[in-house]
Amino acid sequence: MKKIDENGRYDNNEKLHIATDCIILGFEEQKLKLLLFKRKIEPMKGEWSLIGSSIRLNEDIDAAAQRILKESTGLDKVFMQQLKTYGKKNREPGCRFISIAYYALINIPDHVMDETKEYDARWFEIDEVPNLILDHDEMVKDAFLQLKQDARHKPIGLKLLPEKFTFTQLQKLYEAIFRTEFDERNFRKKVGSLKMLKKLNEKDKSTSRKGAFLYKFNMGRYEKSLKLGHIF
Amino acid sequence: MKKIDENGRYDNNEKLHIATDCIILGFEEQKLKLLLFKRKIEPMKGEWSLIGSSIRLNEDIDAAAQRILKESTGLDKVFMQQLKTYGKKNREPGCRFISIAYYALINIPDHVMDETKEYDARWFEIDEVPNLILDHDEMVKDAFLQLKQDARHKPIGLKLLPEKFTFTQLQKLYEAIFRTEFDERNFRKKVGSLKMLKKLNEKDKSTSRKGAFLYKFNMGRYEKSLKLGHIF
DNA sequence: TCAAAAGTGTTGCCTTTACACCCATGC
DNA sequence: GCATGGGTGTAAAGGCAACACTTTTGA
Repeated sequence: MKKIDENGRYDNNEKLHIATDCIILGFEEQKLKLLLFKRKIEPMKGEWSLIGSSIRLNEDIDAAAQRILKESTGLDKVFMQQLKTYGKKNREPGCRFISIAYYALINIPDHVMDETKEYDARWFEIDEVPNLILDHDEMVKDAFLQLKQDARHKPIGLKLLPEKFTFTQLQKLYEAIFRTEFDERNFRKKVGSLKMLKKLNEKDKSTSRKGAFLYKFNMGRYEKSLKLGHIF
Repeated sequence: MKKIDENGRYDNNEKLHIATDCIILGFEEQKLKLLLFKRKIEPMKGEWSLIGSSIRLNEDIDAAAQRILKESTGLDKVFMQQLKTYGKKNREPGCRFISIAYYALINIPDHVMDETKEYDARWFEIDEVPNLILDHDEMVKDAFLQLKQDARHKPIGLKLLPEKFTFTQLQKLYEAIFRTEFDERNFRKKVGSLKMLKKLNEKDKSTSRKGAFLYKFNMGRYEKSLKLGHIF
């Protein structure tokens, strides 16, 4: 039976390996996208997969995820959060690998990611994500569920939108995450009432002749008091 | 620097170990409780801690958690869910250990747990939980947060309550989880409207002369349609 | 007959939903 | 002057929060 060592090469150690995999989600052109990589090693070389690597002996697991992200994309100091650990005994053929999955959120146009070229990486719209190797499909599915969950009470727009954004962009982001459409008037009214946005005296004229006001996040305001209605 | 091997004994391997720890939460006498164990090995022998153990090479991580739970308490086929993985490089002194934490939910009176005697284990009410070793305090804190989260949309009562229960018991459970009190009339109205309970033709007369009707869970009904109000 | 827990309704307020038209501008 | 996306208000319905008294029955 084939084995893979800590650097991803073949090896015969009968041991338990541990790695992290990164689910990199981005927002661009009003669409949620996932960054995938062409696998560089056998088995399954050339197939689409998440990027991952073994954890080093003297490295925090969070740091390992950040390191892998940086090595493969150049992204640094980007929002990243532990998702879940995948550890079925046969999840990786020929070798026992436990993988701690992390997910990252970025606004795609904000970042230059030259490193992705050498990795043969590509952004996929969420409806066009191909089949992935191993249990990576499950990881991606879980990441989208988690994103929906986080979107309810955390300012994920801070990570996925540019610093200044229009109301329309914000709405498209939430529509992409929840895969639905919202009434524009109700959306503006609701978001407005949360007082989490600061209106700027600038307009983005790139999408209309009239121009749309730009907003920034204001923070705070993400906790609600404990009422029955918020529980069930 | 001292090392600990996969069986928890001292050892000099310079390697990365992986374990699971179990946060065992129970409900009894209208109180949420946590099962803690007196640590049997050095260092920190005799201090209160969660129960945990290394993961075996050919064992799913979920199975490892179930095994550890069974070995230490006798609990079998009990609800258990992955919580989070803890992997700071210095979380365990003298040895690199990554721990995948799981949390279990049980109705305490439903279970006989003889094995806990040989482990020197005790249930603690949530307000009386002592300081724990390593980062176990953090794990417990995270477990309670997760429980709150789960209580919003999952029928956790199924795990924490007996099969048949009274409205009062259900309310006390939610009050314990959310650490607050609810108006009794509003609680009955709200829970009633969810249609997740089936009223039985039996009464529990153990807590009042009048007797309280018993209920069972009906399942389903835990998903809500996607409206703005459910998002923010 | 009384103590102790079980059980029940109404009202005001606020939030959510549904729905359609005018505005500003560059071309 | 017209096409394009930006921006706005109102009414009806439903959900939530606040609030106090009656019922049952065993001792």
